[in-house]
Amino acid sequence: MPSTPTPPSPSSPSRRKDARRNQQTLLDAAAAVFITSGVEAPVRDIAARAGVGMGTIYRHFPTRADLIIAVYRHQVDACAEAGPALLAASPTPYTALTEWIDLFVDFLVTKHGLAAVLQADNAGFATLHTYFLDRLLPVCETLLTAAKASGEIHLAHPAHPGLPDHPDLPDLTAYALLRGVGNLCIGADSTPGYDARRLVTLLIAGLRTPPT
Amino acid sequence: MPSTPTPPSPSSPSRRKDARRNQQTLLDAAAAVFITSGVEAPVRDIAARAGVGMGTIYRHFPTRADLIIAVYRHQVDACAEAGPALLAASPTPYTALTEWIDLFVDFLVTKHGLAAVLQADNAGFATLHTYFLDRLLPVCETLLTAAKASGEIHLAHPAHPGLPDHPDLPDLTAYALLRGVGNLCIGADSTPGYDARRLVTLLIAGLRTPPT
Amino acid sequence: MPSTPTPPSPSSPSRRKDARRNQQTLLDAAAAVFITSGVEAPVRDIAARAGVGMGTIYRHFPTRADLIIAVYRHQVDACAEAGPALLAASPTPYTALTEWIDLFVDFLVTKHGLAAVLQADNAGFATLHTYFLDRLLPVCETLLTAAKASGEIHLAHPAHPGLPDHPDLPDLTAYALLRGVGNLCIGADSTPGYDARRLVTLLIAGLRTPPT
Amino acid sequence: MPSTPTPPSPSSPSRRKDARRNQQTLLDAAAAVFITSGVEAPVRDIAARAGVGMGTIYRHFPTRADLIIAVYRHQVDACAEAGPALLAASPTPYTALTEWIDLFVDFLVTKHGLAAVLQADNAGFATLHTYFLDRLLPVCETLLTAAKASGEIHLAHPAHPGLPDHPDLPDLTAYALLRGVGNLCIGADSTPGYDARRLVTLLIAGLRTPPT
DNA sequence: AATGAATGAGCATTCATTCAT
DNA sequence: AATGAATGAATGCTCATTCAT
Repeated sequence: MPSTPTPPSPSSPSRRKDARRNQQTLLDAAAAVFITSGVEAPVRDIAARAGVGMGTIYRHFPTRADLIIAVYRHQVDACAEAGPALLAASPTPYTALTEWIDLFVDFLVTKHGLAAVLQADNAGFATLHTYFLDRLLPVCETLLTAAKASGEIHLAHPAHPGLPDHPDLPDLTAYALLRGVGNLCIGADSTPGYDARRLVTLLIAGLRTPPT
Repeated sequence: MPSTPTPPSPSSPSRRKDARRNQQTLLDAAAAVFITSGVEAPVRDIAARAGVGMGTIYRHFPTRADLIIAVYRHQVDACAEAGPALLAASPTPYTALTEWIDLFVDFLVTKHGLAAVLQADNAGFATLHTYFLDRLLPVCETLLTAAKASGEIHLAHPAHPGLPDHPDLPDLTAYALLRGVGNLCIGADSTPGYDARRLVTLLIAGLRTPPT
Repeated sequence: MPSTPTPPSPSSPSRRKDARRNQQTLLDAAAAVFITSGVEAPVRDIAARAGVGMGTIYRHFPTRADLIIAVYRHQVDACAEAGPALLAASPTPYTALTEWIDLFVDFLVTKHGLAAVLQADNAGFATLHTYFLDRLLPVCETLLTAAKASGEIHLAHPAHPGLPDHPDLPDLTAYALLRGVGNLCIGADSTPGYDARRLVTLLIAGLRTPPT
Repeated sequence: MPSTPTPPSPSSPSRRKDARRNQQTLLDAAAAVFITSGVEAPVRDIAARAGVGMGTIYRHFPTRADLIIAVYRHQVDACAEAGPALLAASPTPYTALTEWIDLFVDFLVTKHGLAAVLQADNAGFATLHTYFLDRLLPVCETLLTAAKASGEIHLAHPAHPGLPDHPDLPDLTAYALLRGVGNLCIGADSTPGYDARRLVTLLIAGLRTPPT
């Protein structure tokens, strides 16, 4: 059921200039409301904030996921594009990985409730989920592979290093890692005393230890 | 609206034995429904399953959090008590820590939706949150301290190891660690391809690496 | 998805007397609103008229169809039960059929919009549709069969009597007849100059003519 | 809100030939959508199908009824004109009546949802209603009168033939008959097991029976 | 003239929570 | 003490219709 209408791009040269302006108003309002009330804020609230009718939101963004994507698209894209750049510029692949994950955390931690919604199995957010994966999974995979190739990290850690039976476990997938990092970011902005970034660092550091 | 009535304890020697039985029926029903529909299942469903009215549930457990706590109290307690035991029995504090965390993960992963609700900033779950922390935080602290004392782990990892300014960062708190582990468990039962335990292992492994 | 809760019967001796009274209030209000605004009136209106919350209606009648059925059950039942009685009391089966159909028309014509909704393929009214058919179809079949057996009517009329090829057409079904009568009643109460009953009489009279 | 602008006639020699073409495009699109989604299809769908804006439709056809009329005008006219022709060509007036009714049924049955909308007391369709009546009522009247004059049918059937008081009932009006036939056609295309034409035949056959 | 963006009333539906019985 | 009926706020979503561009 997702987005039959044209995928709205605030920068696309649509015919009406007021529509473009409106589009932007919408994105701004949504961004603001997302910060206050999280990405699950009622459509009505966003519409009110933007000073438009609800229908307008539905017109531009048939699904809540579409709206969220539109709001954060630039930042997700920037994050995705930073991957190769970091790989090229960093002294080692592992450093690049570290810094890229840090970028990802930066992004998630500042978006109230986004991390939480990314892991929800809620069908309505399927598009959002897909978008994130489509953009970031390949990047993460590349970095992971490079870091593994350079010998800096290991991806075959068993879940129970102590147990006797823990041989050839398949490599940790980029998906699992991204998901883990995402999970670690849940509630990061609203939980005093919880530093998601630090834990993520630890998680990545864990990749350095040789499999037991 | 926080629980004014006496926190109900199914094991307390209350006056009437049929009341205790009723209480137990409630807990059994709730446990069953939690498995099926998660801990956020409608009150009505739980009441129906128990064969009682909703009012009865509210009488015994004014808050959903109270109910959840009651349902899992034994297991949380067991987990808490396992801490010192493991510390005494394990070859090294780090091993104890590892195993204890594993116990915690075991617990969370098998409780549909519990991990998700633990991190929710939802006010209604404050009691639940508090209970977990009250019971598990001291244990985790002990294990962490012991493992640090034995020199097996480091707790002063900076969030940004690469950056020049990362000296005397305060030790990672038990709270942050517990929260992180909890977060990693979110969606573990409903997300194919996501192995929470493995990531937790990695996280703990990260503690072994010396601070950069 | 229809009616998981107990099929509400206003006369059933449910525990609470106020609930029974309320149930009746609901039925009265619904009946009144149905007359004014038709059976598709907004749930809110009915609730307002009854002086209760909308939830109360949903509790008693999960589906609009359930409500309609409850409102008219007695009358439908009466109509169904009249069939055999008429057959026994009338001089000939055809007379019985005529009178029974008349009863059916009586019923439909006085229920604003009911006839229209009966033919709607709207999924939400499936229960209603089924209820009518379950109750009335057998009765109609009996009467039809009896009248055919008595030689008073013919059920094998072709649609196009003039056309050369119109031999052994299957008998007109009770379903088709009931549906036709129902259709004829659509708008009967709101269309001045339209006398549904008279047309129904004509339709039934048509059964008397021998197949061409 | 009834159509203030000139009732658009696609065949009128309007100034610009492209405007006429546009008009036709609209009608074609509407016809197509009516078949798919019925005559109550969303305006937007029709506009989309025609490749024009919704405003254009509203400009040409202020009311949905206007659009429907325009779409089916030719066919309604053809039906109306067939009346006298049949009367002239058929062996008897009754035959003509039968065949004409058949034409009318043909028309309605193939127009998804049109029959249903014709009887709706919905104010918005008043124009449509009027148009049908204006065109077809005189024709029907002529046929009815002729068939009555020829002695083939009777129009003074009482609604309750059995009752003792059923003498000088006014003749059945052409309006009532047309309405009845229209009603019988409701749902004809979407109801398996319901043969509208057969019932209409029966209804007309009923006119042959002498008044009781 | 055409466009299609914006509007917002209107409706269904769910559930936590209260409280009369 | 238990029951479960009642409440109604909250929210999503659809379209007919208007009107600025």
